[in-house]
Amino acid sequence: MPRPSKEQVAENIRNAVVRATAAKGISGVSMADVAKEAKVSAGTLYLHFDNKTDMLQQTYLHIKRAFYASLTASMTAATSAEKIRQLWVGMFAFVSADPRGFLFIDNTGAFEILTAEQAAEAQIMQEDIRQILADAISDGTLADLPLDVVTTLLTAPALLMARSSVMQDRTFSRAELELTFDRVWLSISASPTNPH
Amino acid sequence: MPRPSKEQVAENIRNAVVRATAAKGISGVSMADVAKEAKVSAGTLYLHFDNKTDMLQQTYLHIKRAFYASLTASMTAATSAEKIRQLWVGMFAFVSADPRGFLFIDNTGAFEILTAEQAAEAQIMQEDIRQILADAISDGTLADLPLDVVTTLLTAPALLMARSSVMQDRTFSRAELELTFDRVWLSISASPTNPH
DNA sequence: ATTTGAGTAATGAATATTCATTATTGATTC
DNA sequence: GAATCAATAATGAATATTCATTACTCAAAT
Repeated sequence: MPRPSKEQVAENIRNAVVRATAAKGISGVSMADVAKEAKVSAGTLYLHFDNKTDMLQQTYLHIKRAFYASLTASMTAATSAEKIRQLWVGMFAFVSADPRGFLFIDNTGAFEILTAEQAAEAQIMQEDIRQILADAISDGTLADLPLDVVTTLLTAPALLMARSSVMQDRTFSRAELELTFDRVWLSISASPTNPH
Repeated sequence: MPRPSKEQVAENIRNAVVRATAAKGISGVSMADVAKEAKVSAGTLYLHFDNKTDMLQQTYLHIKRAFYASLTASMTAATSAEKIRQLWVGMFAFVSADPRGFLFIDNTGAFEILTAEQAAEAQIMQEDIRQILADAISDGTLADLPLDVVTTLLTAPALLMARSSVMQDRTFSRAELELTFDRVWLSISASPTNPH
């Protein structure tokens, strides 16, 4: 049986970081916690990451990039309404595939663990999404709300669903996602009609 | 009973560094070794030094400065011969007072533990002494020997005596020092007569 | 004289990290 | 196929460092 590849080991560790951090918190998690969760020795963590901070940073960035990729996976839409719908679909695809990862980046975002360079990268990803929402407000698709409010309304259900996924090990049907999106759409659209 | 002053604690630690390093070597000594020798906790070491390297550096520099001060304590001599004699007296005063410290700086000198800035300071101290010896060669007091040879001839007895002091817990009489200096003087002077 | 409380220092358990040793894999040789 | 060996990765004991807690001192208040 061949050894797991270096990337497989790294992924195992990243998943362990996410799980251990969920249990202990970003401030409370130790290298020993992660090593135990990953079923490797603590010394092995240092073969993959420079130090504890690097491990947390790289894990965050890896998941953030995957999240962003999911959000923008097929951004082929022409109208703002359809773009926002695709964002929503992409977001929930990610939440379904990696609810723990989603919670990790959400919880970790409030802590300043990133270097300036890394923070700039995360900011650029964020700006793309905000631009789509800002355009939708400008062109009259969305109601004239502050961007942060719109973001909250779109994201909050994802957060709740991710938590349900993890705590109760449940998944959401396509119908549930559609219904939820419809209700959210009512809350953010300039003219509250069904987007499809 | 008042607490020992911060300087007293620092000195205790420095002495412990010297003793522990004599036993384990500069590469082999650990913080736990030093803490045990000093009869303090390992955490206490970090109240006085930034880290292990800093502790070694500061200890080295402290002893080196004391050594230099001893060498140049009363540099009032007019002639080169008398200057060299005063160096010798100062060196042995130091060896008598702190044989372990002398061995520590001698042993540690070969390891590159100093920062560039600290090394420059040590170099300046060294240069002063070398200048006195170079002057003595120039003015015909000393034989025309390479400086390093002169330094070795002057220093080697001190090294041996420091070792005897520590290993056999013995001290050297003034007569022994005088006799030794007379023999060394014969080996380095331009005209081998007694300097006094 | 006694008590109180603030400030400082020391501790040692916990945590981060290192590194000599061990384990494993795959390529090569027989 | 078995044996050997070099390269690589993982281990876990040892070591460096941190930090919450405890201990201690001394000045001020009573």
